[in-house]
Amino acid sequence: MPTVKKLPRPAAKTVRPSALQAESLRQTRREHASETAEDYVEAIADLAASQGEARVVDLARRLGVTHVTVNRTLARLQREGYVRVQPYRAIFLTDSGRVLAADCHHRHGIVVAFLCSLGIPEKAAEIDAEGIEHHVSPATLAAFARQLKANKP
Amino acid sequence: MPTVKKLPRPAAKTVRPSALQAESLRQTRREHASETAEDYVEAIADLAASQGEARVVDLARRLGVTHVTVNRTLARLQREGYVRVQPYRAIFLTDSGRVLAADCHHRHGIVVAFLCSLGIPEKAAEIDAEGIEHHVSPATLAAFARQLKANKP
DNA sequence: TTCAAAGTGTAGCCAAAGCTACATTATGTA
DNA sequence: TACATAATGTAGCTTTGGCTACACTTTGAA
Repeated sequence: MPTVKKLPRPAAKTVRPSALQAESLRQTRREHASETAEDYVEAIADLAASQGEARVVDLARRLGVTHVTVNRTLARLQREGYVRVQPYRAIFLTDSGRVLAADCHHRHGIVVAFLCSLGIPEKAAEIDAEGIEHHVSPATLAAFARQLKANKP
Repeated sequence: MPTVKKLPRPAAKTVRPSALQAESLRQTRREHASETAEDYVEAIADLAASQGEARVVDLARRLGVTHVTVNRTLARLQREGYVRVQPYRAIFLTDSGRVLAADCHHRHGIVVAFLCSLGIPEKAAEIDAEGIEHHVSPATLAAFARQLKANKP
């Protein structure tokens, strides 16, 4: 066997320290777990506002999945206390569901507006925002808002 | 049964049209599928640069998961043509793996620099970037870069 | 040369989020 | 009222990405 001495981990040379990156990625994974919940409650709130009630088919159309997926996810969201669901009935948000929805709506608006302010076309901004909004920390959201305010007084 | 007439879908009133939002969400889900690949190849490239080679334990530490997860994911990445793996040997990127890694590295740098330019502390910027970078379209990335250039000439 | 520790691999469990296919319930209209 | 259709629900499959527990290789030092 070749005696390729394994250097004893020159930690100093690492560009992004492992611990920090590992933590960032763990954070991202945590966020991902709640992304679905956020997308659902936001869609439910929107539908309730625009149609009076949110039904499974509407949600499925809106979220781009089948009604089966919607159904199973709603069960989880009910377990987690965001929605109230009864067979063959409309879907209602709980208090905490409404809070979460409002939060998301707010965040979404800022992210889209910010991207637009950078000259990105609305449609592209919408698409990007959908992915980005779940990963924007309060500090970054505040920075976006600050920037927006500064740019159009 | 109550005769609650279901309004015939007043599409005009919908704030975000269903079709667009559904497509945005589908896009986000597609991106999510490649996030893991991006994180892995970037970590592998970094490790190869800083330590000379990337090993399973290093990756596990770096990514904040167990070596088991790393192993299974590497098998998938090999199937998809990003890495070359041999039992008990170091992990190597293929050409397309190297391209992807370079891409990600570039994108990551711009996103972090952009967030920092908004006054967000480096550490928070790193964390946010980890989540955001996978959802930034070329147009948005270009906008970030443009902004950066304009701000410090 | 041996052998313990570190690294790597495998088996098998779990949950989330997709899907198709099929069963059941509501609803509006004939 | 009856019934076709739309909406909803259920069974069961897939992939991804976590995990623990245990087995096998490598490696370096005694």
